[in-house]
Amino acid sequence: MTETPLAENIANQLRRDILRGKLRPGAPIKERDNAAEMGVSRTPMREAIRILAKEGLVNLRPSRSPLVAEPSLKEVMDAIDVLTALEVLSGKLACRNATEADLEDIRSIHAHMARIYDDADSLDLFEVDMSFHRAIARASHNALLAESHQAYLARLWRVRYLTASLRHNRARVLNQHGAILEGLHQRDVDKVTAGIGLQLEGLAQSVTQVV
Amino acid sequence: MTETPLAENIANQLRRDILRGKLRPGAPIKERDNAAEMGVSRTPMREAIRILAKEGLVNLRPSRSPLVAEPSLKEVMDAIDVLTALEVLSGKLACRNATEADLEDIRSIHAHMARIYDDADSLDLFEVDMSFHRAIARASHNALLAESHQAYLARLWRVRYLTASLRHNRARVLNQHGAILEGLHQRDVDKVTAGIGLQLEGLAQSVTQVV
DNA sequence: ATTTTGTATGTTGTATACAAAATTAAGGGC
DNA sequence: GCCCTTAATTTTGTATACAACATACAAAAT
Repeated sequence: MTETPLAENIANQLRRDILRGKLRPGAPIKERDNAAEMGVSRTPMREAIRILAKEGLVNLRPSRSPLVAEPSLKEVMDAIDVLTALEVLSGKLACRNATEADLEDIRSIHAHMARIYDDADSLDLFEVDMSFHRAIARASHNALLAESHQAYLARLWRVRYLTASLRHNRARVLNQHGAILEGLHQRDVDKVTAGIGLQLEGLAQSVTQVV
Repeated sequence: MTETPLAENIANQLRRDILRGKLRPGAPIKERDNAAEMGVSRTPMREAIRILAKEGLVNLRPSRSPLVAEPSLKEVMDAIDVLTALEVLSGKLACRNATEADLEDIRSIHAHMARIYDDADSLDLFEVDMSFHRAIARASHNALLAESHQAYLARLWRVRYLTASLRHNRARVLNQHGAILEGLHQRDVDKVTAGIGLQLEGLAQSVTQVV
């Protein structure tokens, strides 16, 4: 999993540029230009692009410039299906394996989110929401699962970001987080998985409105 | 997803070498040596190694030689958990989305396996078994799911290969394939997911014996 | 006018050269 | 003999140079 640091940094930068919309979906990423712009050579830039390609944020075409991915509605829905399966599994395993420290971690994220939820800008709130879900995946104590889960979260970053600005979703999300947290505390698998399912169903619904 | 052809070829070659045991788990992969051996330069070899790293067959360490992965028992079990979730989802979706052609495809693979199952060598049989499961994932008509599923299958290739030689497993596997196929035909989600669950439980059990 | 082909340009693919880091080996002190 | 320090070697990280391929445009032929 560890990568060479420079390529990793470039990948992080590129990822931000893509997700924040500086690089638009469908736009070509020219190695030389982008490398020059960041003051590095093509080699690490190539590696960075490959990293993002594996994450699904970039599409590679042989001998042609890679393109920023523009997922179709179906692709987004498909990704949500997979993410749901992964997160439900996370929830199940977390009920079994989560330590008290894990729960405390999740709880504090939830508290933080509740504290800022009505006046934070959507980006900040969104970051916190992401970390809540990642914390659950971590609490499964299955590193592979956490990694795959995170990959799908990243893939859905952009649509999630777009839907996060739908203000009426906020209260619902927060309530569901509370229910999930409660379920984890009681080690109640059904409650947790139900909460996760509902939440991602909500995401799917929001997506159809935004796209 | 498309990669530059040379790197892809090298990755395929390397993957075979790893899975067949020519490159032992824990062994370092030196870019220069391996590249020279295959008659290519370091650059595409590096890319190939990165590809395998994303598949989990190779572990990258900054500024040190990459190592052929040697997954612990826990890691294998974790991977099986995730694979199960992905394959169960595949089964569910396949019940809904599989076309008649998809089912025919799966059926013919099953028939082929039944035909060769008592005298084929374990490697051939194993390849067929893999393709059966991949066909189910494809029948879900969720490309991302199929891709992730395949990635986890690849990650488990080696242990699966080792357990495939346990001859007493063969009949059980074949029967379960039959049950899954029947369930798909009847669009019976419970039957399919139960079959898949059983099968992968069996794998988990075999693994504990082999490792 | 349309299609085809040739050429020019730009971009990726591969190889190699150089720099930095890590490993190994050697040497000196205890 | 053992350990620490240090030099030599090996190996990866990065940059750059060159080759192959693709695209765009222009000119010529149908």
